[in-house]
Amino acid sequence: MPKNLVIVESPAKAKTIEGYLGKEFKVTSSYGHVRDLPKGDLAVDVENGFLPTYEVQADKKAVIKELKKLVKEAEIIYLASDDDREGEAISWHLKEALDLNDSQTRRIVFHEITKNAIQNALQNTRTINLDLVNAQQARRVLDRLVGFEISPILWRKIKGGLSAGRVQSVAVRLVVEREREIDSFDSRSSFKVSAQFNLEKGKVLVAELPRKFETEDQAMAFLEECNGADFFIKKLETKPSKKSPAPPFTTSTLQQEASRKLGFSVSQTMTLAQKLYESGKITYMRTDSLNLSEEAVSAAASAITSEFGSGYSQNRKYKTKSKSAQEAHEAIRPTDFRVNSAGKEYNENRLYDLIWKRALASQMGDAQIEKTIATIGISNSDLHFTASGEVIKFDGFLKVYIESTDDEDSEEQKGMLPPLAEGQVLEMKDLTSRESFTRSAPRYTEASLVKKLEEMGIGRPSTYAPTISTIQKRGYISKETREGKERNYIQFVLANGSIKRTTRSEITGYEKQKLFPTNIAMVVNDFLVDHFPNVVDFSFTANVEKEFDEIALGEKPWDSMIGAFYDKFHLTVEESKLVERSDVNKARVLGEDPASGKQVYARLGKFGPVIQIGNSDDDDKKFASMRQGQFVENITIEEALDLFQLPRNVGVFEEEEVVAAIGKFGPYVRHNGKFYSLGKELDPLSITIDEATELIKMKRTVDANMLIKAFDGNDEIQVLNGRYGPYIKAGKKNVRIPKDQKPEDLTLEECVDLAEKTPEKRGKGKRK
DNA sequence: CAGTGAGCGAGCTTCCGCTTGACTT
Repeated sequence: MPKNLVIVESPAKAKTIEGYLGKEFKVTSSYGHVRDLPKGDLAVDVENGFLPTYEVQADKKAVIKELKKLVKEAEIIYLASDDDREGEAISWHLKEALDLNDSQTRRIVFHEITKNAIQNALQNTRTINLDLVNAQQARRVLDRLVGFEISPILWRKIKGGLSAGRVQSVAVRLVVEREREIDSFDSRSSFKVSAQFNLEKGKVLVAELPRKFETEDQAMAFLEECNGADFFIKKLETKPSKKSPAPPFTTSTLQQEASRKLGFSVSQTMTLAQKLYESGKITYMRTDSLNLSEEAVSAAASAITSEFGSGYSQNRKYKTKSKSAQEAHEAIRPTDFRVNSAGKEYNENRLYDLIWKRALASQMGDAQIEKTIATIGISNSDLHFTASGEVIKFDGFLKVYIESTDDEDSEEQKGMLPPLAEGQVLEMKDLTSRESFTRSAPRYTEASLVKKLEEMGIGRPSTYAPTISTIQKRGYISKETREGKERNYIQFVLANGSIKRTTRSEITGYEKQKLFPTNIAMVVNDFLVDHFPNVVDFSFTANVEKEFDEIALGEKPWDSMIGAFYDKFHLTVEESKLVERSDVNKARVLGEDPASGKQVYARLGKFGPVIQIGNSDDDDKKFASMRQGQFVENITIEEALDLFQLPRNVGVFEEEEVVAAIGKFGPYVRHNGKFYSLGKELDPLSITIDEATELIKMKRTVDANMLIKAFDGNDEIQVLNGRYGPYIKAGKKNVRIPKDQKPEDLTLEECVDLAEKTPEKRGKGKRK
């Protein structure tokens, strides 16, 4: 019977550590926190030193029961939760919940799961640091007070079920402010010039003018200057440069790279990483640390040496720049560098590959690069073109890994320049001046929002993914892909002694999986910024973190820190309760409806953003829901009035009305109770009855192709070919055909029978 | 894939940070 019990936070970790220790040790886990403030109640006594009431969470009752049993059998209990604020609190809660006394309890910490580190930790036990525990209690109580005092105000003033908090409200604010920045962005155009010169053997040298022209006239004037000018290599320089590898992954950088390179959402990345961790392929995936254990560094070195040769190995240590990092774990790395595949699950493997490459590259040499820049003079202008190229002299870490960037303008890989000589005269092939436009800051992706939050020290590795999903669940933010719009640009081409001006078009503003705020988010954000500027201030977290640090050092009592915050905070809570609902969600007057002479309003209604024609006391007032992507704060009266043209009676086909409208899934026409989606080329506002009729007929033939079998006298039941194979359509029910039945042989009776045996769709069960 | 939008009022919602499965299709 082992006489030592070690309790860590994660079961996967427990399993590994148990392998390192002898028979005298039993290693088990607490599955994270075991006690917390109860869910349904503030549970903080604000009158009494902010005394919190904790309870064992419902899902941890069994864990505590099991732990109690193990404690009884053990002599010494090692509390081995993480070495950070939350970990210290977990140890303390465990000690309280398990009724441990000081003589049987030891606190141990380690920052990597290696045999050495664990054995070392067991030699260096200490007691629980209550100052650190108190810093955690301050953090916990502050978050509870902020969340549970502000959220109910939102329920009353705006809408039920809404929420506010130190982290999520800042995340929403960032997205709202970015959207407004984009809306008010004034795009300027300018003209850049590029040139092509003919070289020997049909080769072409591409060069760019380093400056841009602000106007069309200036660009034109420059091209005219160049017409007939002589071009020559004025200067040829080569410069050595180098590139260094990126550090190994933390949670947030993993989320960013997996998003850019693999297209994963942050929660998808975390689910896959969890699986890799549980199967022992990678180290812990919720970390802010860049450190690698000594064992890992030397394992990487030998893997690199055996794979690429010793010249590629370079021992590196990385230091985090983040002030908020707690570094309780290692960076994310493979547990065994010799393993370069994680098994057969496709996406797990892709993520593992990314982690493996990044960690390995972080211990490899710099890439040595030689840059060549050719400066090209123009006989009758002071300006000059430049052409640049790169030669990789030594690839170093580039052999395995190239980091991607968020920057959409990032330069593509440069090739080598062809052989050139100073003084060489160049023959101009053509010059192109193309209008380009300045771009606003981009909308956030899930991963770039995480990056921003991390930079501001807001949130923790374990909460990035849940925060992103919370703000979507609350209806503040939606992740959408939106089509771009066509935009014209001007282009001049100088070739063969003459300049041609053309107007061309390009698609701009295409957004893939980007975060858009909703109207609710804007109203909530403005309310919070107005009434709780302190809490949604971008540096609020950083400021309170400083105070938590002082508490952790024993320099400040936690209840007085919370007291000082709460006194002011609670006053603003009380003040904000006095604000009228109608002041929070103001209707915007767009103007007058030319048809009726009534006022047109935009506001957030009971069912979402709405346009209203006529005052509230008008019995004939009309409403129309706003469409996706339209905002109360900037919709124009033209756009608003357009909404009233739908639904629109298009005409009559087969004695039934054809109606055009825009639904949840886009524009459609409805006929005889059926919906027909409109293609991009058809507009519900202008579609004619002929076009609609054609569409209906066409969709019917598509349906006819899917039809396997129909029954005379019962048009409720059909056998069809679906996306997932043949199925029976019985009214609104779709029924799978059993494998042993041939769909074309089914009788009506068999179909009815199968349909009746199939239970009603239960839909998505509500989760607790 | 509708059009809806009054007012009353009961009873619900909510935070952040640690952990895994339990749910669906």
